[in-house]
Amino acid sequence: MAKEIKLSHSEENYLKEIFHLSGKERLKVSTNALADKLNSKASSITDMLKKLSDKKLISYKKYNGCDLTAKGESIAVQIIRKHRLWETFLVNKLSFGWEEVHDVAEQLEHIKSVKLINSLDQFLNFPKYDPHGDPIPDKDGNITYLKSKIFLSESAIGTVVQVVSVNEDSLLLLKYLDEIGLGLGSKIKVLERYSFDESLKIELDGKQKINLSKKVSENIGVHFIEKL
Amino acid sequence: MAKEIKLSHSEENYLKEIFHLSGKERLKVSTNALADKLNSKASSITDMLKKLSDKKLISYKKYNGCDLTAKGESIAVQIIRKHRLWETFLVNKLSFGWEEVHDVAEQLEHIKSVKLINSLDQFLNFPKYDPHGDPIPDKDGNITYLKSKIFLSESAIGTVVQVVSVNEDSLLLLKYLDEIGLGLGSKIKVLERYSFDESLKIELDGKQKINLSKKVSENIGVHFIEKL
DNA sequence: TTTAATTTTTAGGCTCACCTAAATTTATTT
DNA sequence: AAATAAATTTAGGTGAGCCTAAAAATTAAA
Repeated sequence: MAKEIKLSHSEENYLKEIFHLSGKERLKVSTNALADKLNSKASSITDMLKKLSDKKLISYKKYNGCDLTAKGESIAVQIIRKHRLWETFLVNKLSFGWEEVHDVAEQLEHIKSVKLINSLDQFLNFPKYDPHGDPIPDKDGNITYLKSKIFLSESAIGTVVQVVSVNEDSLLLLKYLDEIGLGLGSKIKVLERYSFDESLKIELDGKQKINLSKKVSENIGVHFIEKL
Repeated sequence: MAKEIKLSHSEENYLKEIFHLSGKERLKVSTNALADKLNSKASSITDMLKKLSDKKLISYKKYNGCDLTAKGESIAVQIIRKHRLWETFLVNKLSFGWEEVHDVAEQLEHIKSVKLINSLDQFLNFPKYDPHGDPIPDKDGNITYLKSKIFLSESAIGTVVQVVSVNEDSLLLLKYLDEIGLGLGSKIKVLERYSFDESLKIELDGKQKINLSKKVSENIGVHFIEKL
């Protein structure tokens, strides 16, 4: 049986953030990048990186960034699983809006009980994606990424795409998207890209034409649907 | 609107425990009693009592025990509300056994979100009692105690009583009760009390006759039903 | 390639929530 | 009421996880 590892909330948050920052390409994560995301100072990060390294959850060499070991990664993935299952619970069962769930899920993801999370998974009918379109890792940590997902910011002019995910990190972004009526499943025709600021002109669900800043469009995941 | 008060898990645990120990009679709670329940040393308790007193959550005079202020009590009750709602969720929705829920609920009770707990309450259909028969405080902190509840240990010989609550603190007790088939709603005929150790001979649901130690019988809440 | 800017680490401190050991107060016996 | 026991508090210390300020390593620019 798997060794029981008890980590603090803080340690778990580090692992999760390293996982996210290192991306699908499993790049090394820098101290400053972590400090940024975790809202703390670089010196604090260094402290914790040493500790996590001692525990063999990351590999870390001074001045050279860090990345997760197999053990660290599997823990990170379990935390992400919990986060996304709880978000799904909040939206599907307790009627939260997708913009309200992040903060609560950040707390719930640290609850320690394997039985709880697997029962919740079952209760929710083994959902594959969370309310923001992100994949939910299964019990064994397998993640089925949306294969052909790209960001709206990368979509070619003249194509029609469909929204499959939205970065959940920013409350303000989610509220804004709600306001303009853009959500998972929305169909977007990419009309024009202004090279000055890389903002986009789009047509949303065959109705309104709107402009989206780069900052917005690079947080929206889409699937290609058709060429105009 | 109510002032937002952010307490640590530890502070919340102290308030909750003071509430429980002080009982319906709102007695003063001693340092040692707290040390016992919270598995820490008396000196640690003193430290924390000072802090809670500074925050006006308890009243505390040296060498004289403590009790909750109105503010402290209302926070304690909200934590108990959360604890019991989560237990109800685990049993009713995720099919946990009543002996499995305590530890998980101890974690869940510290999740901070008013919206979450009120939505959960609604989702569960505003339950009045938790899986152990304890009353769930409502949104405003009102608790409707089971009026005529006494403990099995106090029941007169020759009466028939019905189980309405079981102390949830001990995993071993709950497992034992499961084993002998004693649960909420069980009907018990009190046959004899042995003065040597105050153990009881009972008849359970008109079937088996068993002996229960005082330690067991004083953790079982019952209603009087009829005189033999 | 030497200087300047940036990133990261070290050194030393802080608070929280705990601890042990010793001192003090209160309660109980005799 | 004095002596003893028990309960409680004080004093001083610990590790976790953060901080600031200064030093060191790396990277970028002149």
